Amino acid sequence: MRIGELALRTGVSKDTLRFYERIGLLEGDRLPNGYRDFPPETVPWLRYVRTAQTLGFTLAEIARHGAELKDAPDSAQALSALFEDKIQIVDARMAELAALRAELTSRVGTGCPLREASREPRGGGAHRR
Amino acid sequence: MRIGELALRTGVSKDTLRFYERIGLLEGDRLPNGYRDFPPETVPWLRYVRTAQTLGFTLAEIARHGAELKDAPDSAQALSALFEDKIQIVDARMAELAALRAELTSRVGTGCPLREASREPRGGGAHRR
DNA sequence: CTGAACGGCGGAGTACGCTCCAAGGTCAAG
DNA sequence: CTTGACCTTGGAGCGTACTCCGCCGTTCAG
Repeated sequence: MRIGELALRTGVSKDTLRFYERIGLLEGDRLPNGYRDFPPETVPWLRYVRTAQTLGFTLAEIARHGAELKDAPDSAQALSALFEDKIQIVDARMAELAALRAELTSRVGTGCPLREASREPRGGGAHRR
Repeated sequence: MRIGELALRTGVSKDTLRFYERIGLLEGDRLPNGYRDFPPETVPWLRYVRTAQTLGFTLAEIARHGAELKDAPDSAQALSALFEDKIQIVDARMAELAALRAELTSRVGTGCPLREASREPRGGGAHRR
């Protein structure tokens, strides 16, 4: 698959795809004429990249994890360990979110603006976390 | 509270605090000598900023939400609406995380590397989502 | 009064993640 | 053979979020 089709199928711009290749997030074979040629697996891989990105992973981290996956091609244990690491990170982030959500929920209906300089003499602070 | 103490109490560097003030994320009164003077509420506010940031909100968004909070000082409804908006965003992000977690979990123990160019003839693809 | 610790300011620099541009090569259709 | 869609490269530029720097003023202890 050439770069234009990949861009269309993933919604990732051609420039960005070239950028991803430069930083090692993507690897392209080349056609005899020099054009990039991406395998079909690139499409789900990019979906994964986008998801991981919105979850706060940097492109460098994502690339590194991808590389680790390639380096341990048939060791199911290594893969599982990697996934479990990621799951732990995800769980931690979910806990953070839950905490923020709870904090927000607890404020719905109350009048505490989190901020507000010197209007009240420091009364009921509900700032756990 | 002067900038140094605030930096110590929050773990946010003085430079960053000055930067936050420049972009309107923080507002400092000034002492007669020109030094910044932050109210104690700044400490929880910065905690909140850090949390919101790790959840993917930009500083501009956080500043804007903070400003909205100040603009509706005693309208509990406005506050609640704002919080509920945030909660929705948080819920959406949690759902994304849950999806990624499920995807990762489903791969623990399997040998599907997400990537991997042309090693198998495209057999069992478990790529929903 | 001097020195150290603190603060202020403006501006440059950095890392990340793109995004755009110019100049040019490739290739199929007309 | 030309046109147009597609591709290549290198490099510049941009927004976000800092981070560092130099040079200066302020405050306080000794």
